Amino acid sequence: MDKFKRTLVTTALPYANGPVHIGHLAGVYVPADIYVRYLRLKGEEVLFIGGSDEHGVPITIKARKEGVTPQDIVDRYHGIIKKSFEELGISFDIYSRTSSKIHHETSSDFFRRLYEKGEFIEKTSEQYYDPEANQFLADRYIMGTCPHCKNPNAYGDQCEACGTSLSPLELIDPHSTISGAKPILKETKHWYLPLDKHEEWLRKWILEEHKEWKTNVYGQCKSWLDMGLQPRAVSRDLDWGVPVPVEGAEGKVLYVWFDAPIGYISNTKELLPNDWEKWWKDKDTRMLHFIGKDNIVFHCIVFPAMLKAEGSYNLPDNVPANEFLNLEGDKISTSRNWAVWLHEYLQEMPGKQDVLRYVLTANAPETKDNDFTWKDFQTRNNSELVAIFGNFVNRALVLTQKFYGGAVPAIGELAEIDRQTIAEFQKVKANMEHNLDIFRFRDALKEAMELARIGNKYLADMEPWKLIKTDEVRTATIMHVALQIAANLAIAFEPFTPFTAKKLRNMLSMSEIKWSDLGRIDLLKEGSHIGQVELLFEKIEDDVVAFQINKLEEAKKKNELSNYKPAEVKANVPFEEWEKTDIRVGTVLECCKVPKADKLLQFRIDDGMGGRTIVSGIAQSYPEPEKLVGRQVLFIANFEPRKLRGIVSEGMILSAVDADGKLVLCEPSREVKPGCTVG
RNA sequence: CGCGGAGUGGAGCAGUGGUAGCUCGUCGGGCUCAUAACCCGAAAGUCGUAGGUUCGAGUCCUACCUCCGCAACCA
Repeated sequence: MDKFKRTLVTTALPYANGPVHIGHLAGVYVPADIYVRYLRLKGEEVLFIGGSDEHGVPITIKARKEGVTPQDIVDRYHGIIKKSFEELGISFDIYSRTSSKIHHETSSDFFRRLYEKGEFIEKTSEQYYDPEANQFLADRYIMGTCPHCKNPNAYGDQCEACGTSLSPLELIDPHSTISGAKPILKETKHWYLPLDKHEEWLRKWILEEHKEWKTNVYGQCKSWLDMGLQPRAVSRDLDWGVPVPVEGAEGKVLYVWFDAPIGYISNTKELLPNDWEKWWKDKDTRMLHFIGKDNIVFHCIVFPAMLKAEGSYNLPDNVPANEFLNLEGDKISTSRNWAVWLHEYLQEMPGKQDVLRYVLTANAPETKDNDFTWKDFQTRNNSELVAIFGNFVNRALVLTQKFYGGAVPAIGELAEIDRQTIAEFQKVKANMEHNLDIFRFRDALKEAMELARIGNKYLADMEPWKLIKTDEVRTATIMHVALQIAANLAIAFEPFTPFTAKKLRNMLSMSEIKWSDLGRIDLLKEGSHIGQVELLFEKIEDDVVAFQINKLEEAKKKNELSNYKPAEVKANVPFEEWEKTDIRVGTVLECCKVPKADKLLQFRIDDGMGGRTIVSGIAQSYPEPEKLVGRQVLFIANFEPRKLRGIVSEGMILSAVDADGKLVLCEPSREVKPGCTVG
């Protein structure tokens, strides 16, 4: 690290189609902020870049759904995100956005330079085009019937009913979700970044020269490189984004993955119009990308390939990526509204920024996916922040007020036990540095906490409240040492809990702090006065936590209901057509899971005609298939037999699809003879 | 055989071939300055299962079992 003069830290650009939640924070922004604050405390030159990613198809879909413009959407969420980051103390030097003028210019220039250097290849392909709306259709804008499960509402990229991924060309009866028109195939030209040409140096650069990268990062890169890299389209047919700056590219924009990382560059430029290049091109600058695991490939392979193709930029020195944070046992999901939103947290838990920062760091998903629960949040606040950290500081300061009217007492001769205690807390600095330097913030935080534990033990062992009655000189020394430990806490916790650290500094009347002061025992001068003593943290009661848990469950329910709307009624069918379908009642004789298939159940049905086997994709709604034995079901009796997972299925069992996607078997309201017709 | 993770005391998590660890919880004791907080001690693990490599395996290899994520916007 000594070979670098300065550090550029970037954080993944949050996508501006929703607010930021605790998963984003734990994975990216809190660790990055800790690291940056640490470097600043050490007096190092550091630049911390963030911004919103505001292009791409999902934003246009959301805008269309709400009947507003994409710009309206990104303005709204950019505002919310920026404000909530500020309030949480994420200390960006700049937080900008990709819809800015300077970003459009920068990414445009970047594309043109690669274009002129011949770094792209051009390919023409056939894609669906909406003749009424006069535009090419992104996969998500096309719906049709799934060729596998016949779900009529499958998207162009995937069928949500059966889970298979699709190409728009596979859909039966495709239609545009914009106009409803039947799309036509039309030729379109796009530019591709030939990643395969970059494979060789990428292999060497990552696999040989960066073995120190975190194992999850290194492993995923290796897996991609071993599979072989493919050219990747850098443009799309869309009207929202940075226009492709080439003649004949009307109606095309840069693909969002191409323009988003350039946002790091644009934002640096915006902040430092005359000085930005040293942060990106000077070999003395170290670049770090803080991201989540879903972004590993882009930041380790794709973006470096772009930078290398351009020619004048540095490559990242490290890409510390975290895994994911789950919430109360379930994965966080924007669409299911299963999340703790930062802007709501800040409103509902005023003054508790540091509690969230602490909990997310103490339980950060550094090596594997971890779980956030409100119960754990409460425990960590009450048993660690309040009981260990807050309590130690409070004890030391209250005793100082009582004994000395708030003035730091004189230090006398140190006893052996004092020296031992001091030696022990002086180890904290080296331990913290070791962990911070390799991005292990969880362990670094634990070390910082160790300082408060040492302080508590010191007070318990020394018992100054007893000793004051017999030995005032000795008591003064003990309290002096205890106060120095408190002062050290103010430095050690600055990267993690900056609001609390500041409060503590104020109480101790400390002015400037430096990382290099950590471990010193002369941070507070004899006779200097401590300010008003207040509690650093407050207990969180059960009802606060219960409120949050309840809120989560409510939101989930509400979301399921509000999102539900009955599927569109299909085109009318003449009676003769309908009549061809033969629906019967059958009694379940046997039912079991199909091995190696998540969704399939195998039924043996008494159909009154000797029985038949039917395979049905309802396993996820009926986890205990044996309980279905004896129940009656409706089934289509005259489907062509079909092989599913090697089992011949002679028909289809009818189920209703509930709002939450759960399948519910249809059953006659009283038992009837197996084989009865339904009509 | 789609791809990738993960299985470690009651809970949540570390663990880098060399004596199984941390936080919380539980139990016992101490203290009473402190937000019923703090300090000391104890119990609690055949490290998913079965093989293998090794002087030595939680760690490396093989097979299997279980759970999760991804392949859909989303860190």
